Amino acid sequence: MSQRFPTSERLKSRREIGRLFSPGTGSVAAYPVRLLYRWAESPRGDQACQITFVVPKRKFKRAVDRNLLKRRMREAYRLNRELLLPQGPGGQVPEVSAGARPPQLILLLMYTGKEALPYAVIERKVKKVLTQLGERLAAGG
RNA sequence: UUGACCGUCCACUCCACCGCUGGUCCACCCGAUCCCGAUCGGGGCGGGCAAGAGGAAAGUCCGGGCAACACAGGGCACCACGCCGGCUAACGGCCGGGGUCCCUUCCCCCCCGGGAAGGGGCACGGAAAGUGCAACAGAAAGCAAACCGCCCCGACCCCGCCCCGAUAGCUAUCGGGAUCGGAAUCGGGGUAAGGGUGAAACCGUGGGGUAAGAGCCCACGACUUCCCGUAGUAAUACGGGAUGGAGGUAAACCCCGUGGGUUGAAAUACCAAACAGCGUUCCAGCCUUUACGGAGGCUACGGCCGGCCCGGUCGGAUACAAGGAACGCGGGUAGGUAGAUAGAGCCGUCGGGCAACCGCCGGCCUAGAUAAAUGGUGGAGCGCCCCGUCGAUUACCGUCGGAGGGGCCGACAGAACCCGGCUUACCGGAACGGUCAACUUU
RNA sequence: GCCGACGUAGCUCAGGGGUAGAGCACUUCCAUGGUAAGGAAGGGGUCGUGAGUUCAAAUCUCACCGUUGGCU
Repeated sequence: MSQRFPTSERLKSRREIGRLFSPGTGSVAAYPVRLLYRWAESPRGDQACQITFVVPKRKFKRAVDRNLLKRRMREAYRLNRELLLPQGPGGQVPEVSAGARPPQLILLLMYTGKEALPYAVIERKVKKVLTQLGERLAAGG
């Protein structure tokens, strides 16, 4: 599948991001990352999935460090999306019945570690998290 | 030549693949308009092209632009700034000059004191407008006062000297007297030299003067304020004259001068789904008749009976009512657009200026994101650190050089409306210019 | 992005130019058969860091560092 990662697959609504931090959100964690997921309330675009990346300012005070970690997480997601979306980002999320409006999955990938880890470690953990979420959705979660 | 400092420039480099952001060109899809292939618009996707973080993007400490609101003028209050001149859009910034303090070196033989050169610091208006403050120590902390001391006067008493008288033999003792000298105590006064505290004690040295002393007077020197002259745009410096005796603190209140309206892009302007609200219109058609306003009928349809259908009944293009659709309205949410990237812009030649900087001409377009774009992987090189090894040198430590291995080694750090500064962080490198020092050669 | 506030003993806070304090906590002693309460004594401080003003700075000024609050 394509390894492109256009802006339309990024989660940009402040409202949806805020909802991700309220009750009812599922999460999968593998240190040093944690993946929050939820169904979108008002989907934007026709992508099956939108994602955003978060690094807390409390743990990384320099903007350079936060940018670097977000880039590493974003790169890991870009290269390993098919673990979660085997049919590609434009298709349907598996095991979801087709309604009038297909539901949209919104994701938030948070960096919970205290130190900046190299890309290889982050990619391994992101793979793990995406695999777990894919299994959970396939089981009807 | 070497070293130190300052200014200027750079901010690991290259290749391949996969990606990101805005722009532009091409192709396809979608929508609108004219109308049957064109125009316009926006979006998606694919491809091509060139571009894509900083010197501090940081802290948000100053100054502006820009925007909204407020505003007749003036004053008070509050805040900021403060040697002089210049630069600038402006500044608390920069440049040049002055003053002052500190450091280094040298000189006046040494000390003291002073001078010269170089470097560095300075929120450097006013303490002679007023109010306040100064712990402890000290006599006293601010304009005069007086603890010790010094000096004068008085009282009291003692001693010495002197005189007289008495007693014992001139000497000695006792009594009396009083000028003088001395000592202690008390009282009154003068003094500000000395004490010795303190961060700080009323100009320093010498002389005169005096009861003792004192800028009380004089000489020299230092200083304050004012005036004059010379140099300078000025701050100021030098010289002369007058004036005096005046401590510190204004990053204490304050006085003087200058400046400041307030709030900040989350400012502001525009477009505008959905839901809800309000308003208007419509919710068929057909037949007959007509004075063209209507009237009657059929049907669609609706209400009621009924679990539902059939059926019955009522109403019938209008209705008790409810709903729907279209259009419009205001507010303006989600969202979007502008603000927002061509500017106090950058580069270069020349010219002006000691410089900051300015001017002419020529050339260039150089990030515009919005949960927020520069990343990932692989390879090569460069630099740094560590490891052991080989060689050169050396008495050793070590230094230099070669090949090799290993480094979650590659400074500080990420634009968020834009500029000018300041401050703070920082591995290093390039070559040029300047200043200073040392050495060598001529 | 913008605008404020705060930093003093282990904790909570006073002190706003003149020898760093209070309450709680801690240590020792008294008292009790013992503990708590009570009483007495004591220890404990780079006053966030660095400069500057001043004779003198926790205090005034400036610059940094950290914590925290507000504005959509």
